[in-house]
This record gives sequence, C-alpha cells and structure tokens, in this order.
Amino acid sequence: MVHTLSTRTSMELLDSALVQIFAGNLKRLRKKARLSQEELALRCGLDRTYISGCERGIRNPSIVSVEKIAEALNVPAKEFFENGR
Amino acid sequence: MVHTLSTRTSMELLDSALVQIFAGNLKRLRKKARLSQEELALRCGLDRTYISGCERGIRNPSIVSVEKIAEALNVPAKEFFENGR
DNA sequence: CTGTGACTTTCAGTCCGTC
DNA sequence: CGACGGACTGAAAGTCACA
Repeated sequence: MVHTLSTRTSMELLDSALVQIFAGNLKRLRKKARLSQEELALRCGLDRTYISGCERGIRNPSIVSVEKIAEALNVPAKEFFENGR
Repeated sequence: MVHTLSTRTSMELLDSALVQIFAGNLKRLRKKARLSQEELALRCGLDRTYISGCERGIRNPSIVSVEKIAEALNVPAKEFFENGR
C-alpha cells in the first residue's frame, strides 16, 4: 500500500537504499546501547539534530561521520551497512 | 627514488582510519574487477579524478558516493569497510 | 592511465528554535 | 525525548588542465 508519497514536504527521504539501511541500523544500534540521540551526539561530537536526520534517512553522512558514530557506539563501521540483520 | 618529500603539497591524507581502509579496499576491488579508474568512473557516473582521490585517501566520500561505487563494482558496500580483509 | 592543484557549486553539519 | 524548520558556514561534490 505504500501510497506514492508525493507530497512535497520540505525535507524528504534520500533516494538511496544504502542511506536508508544506515538509518535503520543507526537507530537500532543506538537503542541497543541505551543512548538518547542527544547522548550519542555528545559522544561523537556531532549535532543532536544531525543524528536525528541520519536516523530519519534524510542526511547523507560522510565516511568520517560514520566513523565517529561507529566509535561512539563501539560497533565496527561495516555493521551499519548490513542488510539482512 | 623517493626524493626527500619535504615540499608541503597542499593535499594531504585525511586523518581517518576508516577513510584509509575504504581507499585501500576500493583500489583492491577495482583491480580485482580489472577496471581502470576511468572505466569505473564511467560506470558509476563519477569523475575519474574523484575516484583517484578516493583511492589515495584524500577524499571523504558520502554514503551515496560509496553506494554508487559499490554498485558499479557489484560488491556489497560493507566490503569497503572490512579491515582484516 | 593516473596524480595533482585549483576551482565553483552543492550540501554536510551546526545552532537557534518550536511542537 | 524526538521530529522538524530556518539560516548559516565550512567541507564534499564535481570538473578541468596539465604533469
């Protein structure tokens, strides 16, 4: 039923499967670590609203940002790109 | 003959382990696929010099760029972040 | 075929908020 | 606590000429 989400709301999901996979894994792994977005942001030196955007799949982070997040969560970077999991 | 590299070449390696891991894996996987930087660039719609910069570890690509490269090489994205190989 | 410096445009990433 | 908006700055995207 995936209704064709055509409404042009300001910020939209990025049209990249990998970005969406990353988003889901980030949310899952952050919760697993029992951290709020704010706490995680503090740990990796990124902005609270940026972490939020990453989890919602509307941000396209660089490798350096992925690395910061991975270190803060003590998880190997490649885990954020696992699909089946 | 590695002449005494004292000249301050403005472009330097990015100070990120993950960027360097990505760089090495990209070069290795591209060669494994028997492609030139130019051919790979064409396949993923990126510039030849951009691929070059990625392999040399002086570019910090975003997830979307990683995805384009991974698809062009027919390799899961996570492979680019494997360490031990 | 690839490395490199220089360059402009686009967007990653920050900081202020409100709901 | 998290989704989301607007405005901003610096860094990534993307290109080129030449070694």
